[in-house]
Amino acid sequence: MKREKDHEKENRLLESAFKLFTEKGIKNTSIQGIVDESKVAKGTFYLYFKDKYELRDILIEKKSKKLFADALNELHKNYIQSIDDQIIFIINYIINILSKNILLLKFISKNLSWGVYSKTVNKIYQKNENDENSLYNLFIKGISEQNVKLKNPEVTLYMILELVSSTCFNSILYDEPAPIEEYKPYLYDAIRKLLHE
Amino acid sequence: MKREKDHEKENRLLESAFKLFTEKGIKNTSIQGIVDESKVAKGTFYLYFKDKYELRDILIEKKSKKLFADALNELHKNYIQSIDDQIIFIINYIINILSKNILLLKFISKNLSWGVYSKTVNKIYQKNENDENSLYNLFIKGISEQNVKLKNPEVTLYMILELVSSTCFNSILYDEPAPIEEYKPYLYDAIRKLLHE
DNA sequence: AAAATATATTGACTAACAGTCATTTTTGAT
DNA sequence: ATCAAAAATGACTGTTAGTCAATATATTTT
Repeated sequence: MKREKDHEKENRLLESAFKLFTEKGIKNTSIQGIVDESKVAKGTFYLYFKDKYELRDILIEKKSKKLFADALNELHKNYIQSIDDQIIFIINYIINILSKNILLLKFISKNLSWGVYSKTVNKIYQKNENDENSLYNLFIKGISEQNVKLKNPEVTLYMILELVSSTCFNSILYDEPAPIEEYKPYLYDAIRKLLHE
Repeated sequence: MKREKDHEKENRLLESAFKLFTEKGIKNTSIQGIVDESKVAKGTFYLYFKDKYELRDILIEKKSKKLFADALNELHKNYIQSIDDQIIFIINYIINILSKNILLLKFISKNLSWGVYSKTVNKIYQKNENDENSLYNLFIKGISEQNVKLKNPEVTLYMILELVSSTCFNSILYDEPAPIEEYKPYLYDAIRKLLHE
């Protein structure tokens, strides 16, 4: 039987690229630079990626997925009753991680376009996967089980996620519309408003 | 006296670039291609723009500003009393324009990153300019004059704008979270919730 | 365990491109 | 008409992306 592929070179390329992208930006990072850092040949790059931009998108997806997976994992260690509080717990967790990892935050916010973002969100959400514990199922189940009455829970959830991601980046990086610790209560307030008629 | 600079070549470069960007994407558009289309020399490009990406950002800002200016202009032709309805009027106007101009919408959504976006929003907003009729002043004045009581109107306004832009693009282009006409009532509902305690 | 086949990796090569700058053209003031 | 400042030019150079024939490694067959 064929040995399981270990993606060793592919992973080295991903991590070298992340290092260079965060250090000097995507525009100033050449593919030659990435393969040198990874100690592989130029041609190997093109076995795994179409170009620099596909690699960028894969990196953003990978790093974002990990953020949400960690948050979800942490949520399950705590017993939190209401769906409002569960959602806020996850958002709060991610804000704290990103605040401590500005390089990652800058990388995502500088390079993520809306086109790629919507695909990424769907993958994080895992809307169409039958994992009971996907972010999507957790929230939709929570909303339907609890005394939350919404005309369209799915749309509400979507709006909350979008509101959070588009405002928190600026709040952490540029203190707009307010420094993150000051902004948090307004944000959590808004989330509660959206979750109730 | 020196004749007013007419920016003729600069404008030709901007419009040629927009044409090529929307036709074949930024990655497949070369600077040589842009200057050929504009009938100017290569060097001229660098008199006006640092590189392809600065040109892209200027284009996005210009096109977005025009959208909001048109919307504001249209708003003033109507008498609309409440601030809720004014905000919804403007958003509705912009959604309608973008729905009819998918090329422009795709260009903005594919190429606008959060980093650039926050700067663009501030310029559209005109937060720090003393134009009575800037979007910012219109809303802040409206909110304070009417019976809208908000802990922090500025933050609320910011959240509304971010919520709208991040969700409408996907709704128009990909029917996510719902086709735009179906999504509109949920969005306007959310805006009203955010505007009231 | 040697040969045969399939798969992964290499890096020298080419065509395309970004960005520069010495030269030329245009403009507007005198 | 003369001149100086500003705008525009495009040939040139160094860099880079992406290709592909050649080579190395792994797997299967005999």
